[in-house]
Amino acid sequence: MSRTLEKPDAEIPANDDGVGQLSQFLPYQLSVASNAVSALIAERYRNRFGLKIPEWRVMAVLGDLADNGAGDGLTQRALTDATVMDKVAVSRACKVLENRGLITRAPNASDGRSHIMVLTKEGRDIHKEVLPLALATEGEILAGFSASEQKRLRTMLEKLRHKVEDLA
Amino acid sequence: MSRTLEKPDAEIPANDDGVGQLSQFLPYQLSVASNAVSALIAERYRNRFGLKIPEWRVMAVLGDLADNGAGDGLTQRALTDATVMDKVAVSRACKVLENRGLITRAPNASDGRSHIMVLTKEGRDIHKEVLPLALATEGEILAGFSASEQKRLRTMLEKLRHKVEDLA
DNA sequence: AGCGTCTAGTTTCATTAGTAACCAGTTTGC
DNA sequence: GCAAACTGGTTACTAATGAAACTAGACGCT
Repeated sequence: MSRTLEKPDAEIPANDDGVGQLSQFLPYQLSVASNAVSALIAERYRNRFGLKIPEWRVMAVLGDLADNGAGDGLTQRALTDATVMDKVAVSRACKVLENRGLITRAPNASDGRSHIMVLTKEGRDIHKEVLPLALATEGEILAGFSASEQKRLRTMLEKLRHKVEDLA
Repeated sequence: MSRTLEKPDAEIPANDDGVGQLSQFLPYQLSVASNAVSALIAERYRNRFGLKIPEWRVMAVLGDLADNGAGDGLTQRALTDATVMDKVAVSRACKVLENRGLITRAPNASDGRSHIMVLTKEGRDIHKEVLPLALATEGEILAGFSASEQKRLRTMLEKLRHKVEDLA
C-alpha cells in the first residue's frame, strides 16, 4: 500500500548504448529528451508553485514584458503566438491564473472581443521567484555543455523547428 | 501605466515570433521542436499506414531485431525498455498490432506471465515499407545539417537525456 | 444602414496519456 | 511446502490535449 514515490529502479535498458535503429532515430531522440526535460521541469514548477507548464509559459511571457517595460499586457491571441500553444490551452491557463489572482483581464479599448492580460502584483512576485528556478534548472540541465555548445544546440533546435514547419 | 522604463530597451529580443526570453529557454525550445517533429511524423505514419507513434516504435524495435537476426522477439517488458514508453502504452500498442495481424504473441517458455512479441510476415512487410519513409523524413528534417552537425545534435540529445535522468 | 465574412475567445466533445488498482504467475525465505 | 513479496501484463479511472462547434464583436462592402 505505502509504496513510495520512487520509481522502481529499472535497469538501464540495453538501448542506452545506442544499440538498435530506433535509438538513433532523431525524432525518437528528440521526443525522449524533450519528455525527460519537461517532466523534470513540470515537477519542479508544480511542487513549488502549483503551476503547470502552460501557465508558466503565460507568466513567463507576461513577466518578461513587464521586466522590459515593454508594455502593459497582451491579448490571448498574442499569447498563443508567443507561447506556441493553441488558443484553448491559453484560454485555460489564463482562467487558472486569473482565479489565482496572478493576472487580471483589462478591457481592450481597441477591440471589444478581447482583453489584455496583465500580471498582478502577486503575479509579478511569483514570477520573480519562478524565473530564477527556471534558469537554475536550465543551468543544471546544461551543466555539461560549454557556452558554445549551448549556443549551437539552441540554434539547431530553432533551425529544426523552422525546417519542419516548412515541410508541414 | 504605459512604460515604466527602468532599463534601456536595447535588448528586447524580438525573436522570430515570440516576445521575450521564453523563446531562449531551452526546455521550451526543445519542446517546441519535438512537438513539431512528432506532429509531422505522426501525420505521415497515420496517413500511409494507419500507425500511431507508439505502434511504430514497437514495430521498429521488433523489425530491427529481425533484420539483425538478433533473435525472434521480445516480451512487453523488454519493449518498454527499448521504446521508453510505459507498460500501458506498450500493452495497447501490442494489442492493436496483434489485431491488425502485424505481430503474434508466442508463449514464453521461461515465464508463464509473459509472451514473446514477434512480427508476422505481414508485419515484416509493413516494416520494410515504413522504415524507408521514416528515414526519408528524418533526412528531410535534417537536410540543412552537415553530417558532423547531425552527429553532434544526437550526441547532445543523448547527453541531455542522461543528465536529466540523473537529476530526477 | 444591413448583410456576409472574419477573428478572439469559450465551451463541448473525442482522443490520448498516465495512474492506480488488479490478476496471474514467479521468486524468496522460512 | 507455503505464505509473503515481487513482477509482467491488463483493466479501469482520471487528467491533459486537440479538434470542432459556437458566441460575440469587428470589418468590409454595397
